[in-house]
Amino acid sequence: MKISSHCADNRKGLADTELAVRLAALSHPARIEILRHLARADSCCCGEVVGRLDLAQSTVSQHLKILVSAGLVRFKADGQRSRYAIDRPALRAVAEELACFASACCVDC
Amino acid sequence: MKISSHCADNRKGLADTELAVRLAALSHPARIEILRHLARADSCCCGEVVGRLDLAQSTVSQHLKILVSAGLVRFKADGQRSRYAIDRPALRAVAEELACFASACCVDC
DNA sequence: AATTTTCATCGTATATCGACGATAAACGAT
DNA sequence: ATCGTTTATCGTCGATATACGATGAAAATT
Repeated sequence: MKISSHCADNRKGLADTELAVRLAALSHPARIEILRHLARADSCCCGEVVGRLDLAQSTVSQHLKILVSAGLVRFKADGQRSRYAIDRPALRAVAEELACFASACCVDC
Repeated sequence: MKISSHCADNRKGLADTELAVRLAALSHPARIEILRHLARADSCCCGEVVGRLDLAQSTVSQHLKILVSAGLVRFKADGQRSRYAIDRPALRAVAEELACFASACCVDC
């Protein structure tokens, strides 16, 4: 397997910005905790998350929105609830992107 | 190999905060670009980085400081220059931490 | 000693983040 | 229709982040 074959398209400019955005979404303790919780429960409504986080409902809603817009969490309306589910492939993708960057495998692509 | 054996101590609270801090250092395009450049050159002085980034010298200096304080870059005075070098093991460690988190390997530790 | 080079720091301006309470909107139940 | 529940959004605030130019400090050069 060629090293570059598992490296995302990395013609710069855009790539760095997008990676940065995704890592930014992950760079807050509350959002990490939310993801951890979603990983356990597979799917949660906002209220469930609020019940665990010692943060106001509006704040949790904001964090969830950030995670959704970063593509790490999926949203689905469910009656008066909102179901949030972790997007495992997306999370893995970010981790792989960072791993690729870290091992300097993308030096020449 | 037990799954938990390569998972960092994760008794919560602190762990999430620390991961968040490291990811925050990585979540800026300029800093990603700086790391990429350091990875190629192995060691750079501030001016070299400034020459490539289209940012003011003071701004670059700030970003370098953030990377150093996050432990991702090492600093060494060298005459009137400042040598900055990427800390590959540290970078790998962050990537592994995120990978561990992503694969939900730390659910029960 | 004076000058130049290199870099860090200071001060400042602006933008974004993270938190909250209050409110609105949507839905289910009565 | 009304009420309670659930969630999103708005407005606001303090704090932090990001950028810059100007200044200062240290080392090399003249």
